[in-house]
Amino acid sequence: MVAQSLDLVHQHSMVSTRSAEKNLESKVAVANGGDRAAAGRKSGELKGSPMPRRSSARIRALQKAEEEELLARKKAEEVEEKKKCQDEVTVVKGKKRRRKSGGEESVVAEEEAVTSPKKKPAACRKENGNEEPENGVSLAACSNGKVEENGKEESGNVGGGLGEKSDVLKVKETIRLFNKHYLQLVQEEEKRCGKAEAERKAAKNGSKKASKSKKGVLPEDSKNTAKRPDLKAISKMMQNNEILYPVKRIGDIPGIEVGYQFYSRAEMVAVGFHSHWLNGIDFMGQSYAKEYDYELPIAVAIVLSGMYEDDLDNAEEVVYTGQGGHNLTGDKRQIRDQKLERGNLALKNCSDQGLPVRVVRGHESSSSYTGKVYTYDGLYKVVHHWAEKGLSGFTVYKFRLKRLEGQPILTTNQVYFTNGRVPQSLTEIRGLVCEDITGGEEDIPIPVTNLVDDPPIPPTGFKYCKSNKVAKNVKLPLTVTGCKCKGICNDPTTCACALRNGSDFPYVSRDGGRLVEAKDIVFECGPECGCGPGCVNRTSQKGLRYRLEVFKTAKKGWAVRSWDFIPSGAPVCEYTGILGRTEDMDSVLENNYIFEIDCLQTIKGLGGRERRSQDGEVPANLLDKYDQSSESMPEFCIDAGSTGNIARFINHCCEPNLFVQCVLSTHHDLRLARVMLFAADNIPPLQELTYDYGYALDSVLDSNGKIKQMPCYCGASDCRKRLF
DNA sequence: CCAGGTCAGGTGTAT
DNA sequence: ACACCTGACCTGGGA
Repeated sequence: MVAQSLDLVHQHSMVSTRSAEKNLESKVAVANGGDRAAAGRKSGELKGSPMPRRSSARIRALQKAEEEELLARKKAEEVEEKKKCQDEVTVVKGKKRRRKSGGEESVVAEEEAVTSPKKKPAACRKENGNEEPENGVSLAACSNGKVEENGKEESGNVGGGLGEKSDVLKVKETIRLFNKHYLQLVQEEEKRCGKAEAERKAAKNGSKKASKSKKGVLPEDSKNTAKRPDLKAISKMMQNNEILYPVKRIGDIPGIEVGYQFYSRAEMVAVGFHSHWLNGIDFMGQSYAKEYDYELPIAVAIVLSGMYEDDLDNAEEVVYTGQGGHNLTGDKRQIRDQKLERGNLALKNCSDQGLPVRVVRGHESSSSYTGKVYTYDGLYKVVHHWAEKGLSGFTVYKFRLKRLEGQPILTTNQVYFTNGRVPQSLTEIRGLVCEDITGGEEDIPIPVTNLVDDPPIPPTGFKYCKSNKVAKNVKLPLTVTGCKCKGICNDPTTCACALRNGSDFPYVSRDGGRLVEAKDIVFECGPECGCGPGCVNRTSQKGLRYRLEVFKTAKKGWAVRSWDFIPSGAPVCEYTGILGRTEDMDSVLENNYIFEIDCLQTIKGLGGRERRSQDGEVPANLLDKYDQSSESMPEFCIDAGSTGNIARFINHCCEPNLFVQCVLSTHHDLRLARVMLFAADNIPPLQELTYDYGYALDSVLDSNGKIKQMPCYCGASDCRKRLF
């Protein structure tokens, strides 16, 4: 019990004394108990205190984050929102809330119409947060986190005032939007290619085996390969007016701090940081003559990617080769003289007029889905320029750039981006206290490190279990019949499982399966399906894919990070434990590892989460079989207190990089859906993995009906300061 | 198997 | 009309 309560502490990111926390916890548990008693009496009518438990409220917070984002986007005046906070609190307590997805949802106009009456939480959060005193703390925590020991939070959000936070969030949202378009376009391409394949098969009628090898069919269809979904995604964003900063700017871009890492050139375009996905030099042409008095063109941003043979990079000082005369192929050769025009002229003008240029460095890196990372290294000034004969004997223009002073220090890490300090073997791991906490259950071992405690101790008091254990009084529904596909499912028009998902597979095959966007519910193929284990529609069933590590933090107890890059939409892990009845769980005081399966409530719009997909996505007959009582609150939950997997170590964060997704595969009972955690963003190695526990502020009441509060120390730049 | 080669791809800018 | 050079696939040489 003692060990367990120690474990508990980390889960809620608490910093104060343990005994205090423990007290708090028990009170909360009591509140839960009271609530449950009410429900147990014969629920349906939802009396007693409103639902304090974790999962039911989980995504509310995300919703708030998104709404805040929306708000910030539409209006700058957040301050006046404060007053409305009270109303929101009432709304929350009245338990009728809408949820926003784990971040995959776009911030589109129509969304606003739906949620606009409830845009207050943004301000609500601020007010409740009591910024002044706590902000300092969180900043400190934040920079601590940035020192990589705790896994860094987000390269771009180091310190900063209020306005800056929302800028960081804007950037984050824009990148998420980009990723969403990207995955949707990947899906389109995969579909198209699959169709082309099928047609070719049909054309060849009998000879199936021939079509299996790509070579045999290539000459016919050049469209066999996917076409730059990244470029398509930014085109789409331009059409939709979703580029964050569509007008070029001189100097820093709000929300992009020095050290910020882009994972592709297209991401820079999406943000408006660099408006070409191809050009090295982004400059303002004559069209900017009305706004600026400078001699145009002027350069605003350049990308150093080692493409030019004559480049020289000494970190603080760079010699950049102008554009032109390049043979445009992979061998990086100059084949012509460069001229003082376009980008070259723009850099010269910057030099003459003393204007700063944003510098981005491209690096080879395994920590990116493209194998490349682009780091913003700050503002530089062009101190000198000249023309000379380059290595290949042609005239090249050279620009000596010097980094402006007063900017964050360039670390070697940023200049020569490597995998951080990811250990290559067990012997390299510092503070190792357990080689594999899974005890061999998972395909990939999960080491545990502890550089905080003295002596270092591993986590105790639980048993690792990679899949759910079903409590005695819970009966899993019968296995449903599956699809008739053979081998792998690839035709969404015939695969029964795809049809349940709204006539599409929820996943793309790329990178071993990525969820295109957060959905109310994902139907995967199951044991009765005709397809094999390699089917993309079994993405969440394939076990761990990334090398995870449990590590001890100074303030938040245990935490989890990955040594590998995790692309957005990739499955990270399931949340497992004992699958039991919510009412039984509540009798276990102080158990803080309970995850309610609130999928049904979400879909019905009754719980804390907001709908993710459009109406009609979930087959109506699926919802019919549940009676009123099961709607009012989650009937089942997962208790990872004594038995669980890696997910039980993942901390809460108000600005998380994972989101929760319910998945059905063997049966179709929403109340017993599996709970999966997916990457909401592209996650670089060693960044702590977090998801939003989703308590709504002021939704937790103690036994006297008074609002309970618990501080949050996640350290995110827009932390709500309270877990509930 | 990996390194190097190949080529399509979309926008801004100048002609 | 064209420069811009990335990203992902393809190919061929080495292990």
